[in-house]
Amino acid sequence: MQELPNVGRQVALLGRLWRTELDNRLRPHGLSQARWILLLHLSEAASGLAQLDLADLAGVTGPTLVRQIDQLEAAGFVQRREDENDRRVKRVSLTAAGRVKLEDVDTVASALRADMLADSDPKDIEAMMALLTKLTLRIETLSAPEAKGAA
Amino acid sequence: MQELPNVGRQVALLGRLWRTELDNRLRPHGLSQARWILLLHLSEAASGLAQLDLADLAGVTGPTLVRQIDQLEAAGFVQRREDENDRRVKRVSLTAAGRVKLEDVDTVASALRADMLADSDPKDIEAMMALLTKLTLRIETLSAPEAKGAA
DNA sequence: TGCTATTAATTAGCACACTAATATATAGTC
DNA sequence: GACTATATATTAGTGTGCTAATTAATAGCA
Repeated sequence: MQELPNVGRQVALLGRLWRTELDNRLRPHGLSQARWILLLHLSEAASGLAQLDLADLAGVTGPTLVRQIDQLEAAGFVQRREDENDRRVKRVSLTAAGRVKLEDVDTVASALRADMLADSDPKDIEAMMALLTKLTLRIETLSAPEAKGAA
Repeated sequence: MQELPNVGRQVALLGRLWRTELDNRLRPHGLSQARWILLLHLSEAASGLAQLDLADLAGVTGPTLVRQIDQLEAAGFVQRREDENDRRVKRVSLTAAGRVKLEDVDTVASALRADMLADSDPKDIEAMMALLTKLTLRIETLSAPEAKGAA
């Protein structure tokens, strides 16, 4: 027994602080962390994304995504189009206005990132990111609907 | 310009996954991550804590704490007592039932921790914790009401 | 003493995450 | 083709964070 540190708690706390701070900085721009991250993923996607694919990228559930897209669509930053081949799926993509907005706001997120990481060693940061990513994958498998293999 | 990694996003994501998983595991016990962490801090405190002090320890705001304490009090796990010297403050402390409950669920939180960290190097984990703590302090100063010194 | 500022707890209201349940469409199988 | 599975988006409802505003008590100072 080696007394593992309470990593989860520290991560959850920092994540919340980061989110709150970014929300505060984005508020004057009419965005939030949750909606900004969606615009970001959409801008990186080649073409329109199915909603569940976007939810996966952003790490949220379907229902959570639906309402964010509702708001982004109402604000004119994204649009929903019906998929031609599968009438269940709707493809979401950035509008021109959304693209402009994203560029506008990009500096805000970058500034916070720079503020937060200012006096930390890039090598340490990289090492932390690697472990964070590993733990993320691990906990995703923990909570995933257990694969067919068992039982 | 060195392309800083999006640490905040990764941290926020992992924190959310950890919280959700722990909530799921605690649910059968009638607790949540938010309420468990409060019991934990109360158990570590020598005597009753003022609510704002407890909020600080848990990293939440006053209003957030109030409702959690309401629920914990209703469940019989904690009690509020009026401070003798300052009639504004209420001191919160664990009840006997709360102490029992905390011991009961302690294994749940530990198990998740072990599951998550199972195949990671303790040295890497320690290094990550150190940096996470550093970044937490840093972002707290960023969002803190700026000290009187300036202006 | 009386006025102002601060502090602790609370209430009100909002944002965003989750799970569970529903409607519609597709896929697989007899 | 009809029946059952599964998949996508959605709605409904809950939990837990936040900020802003309110109430009551204390502290500091003229």
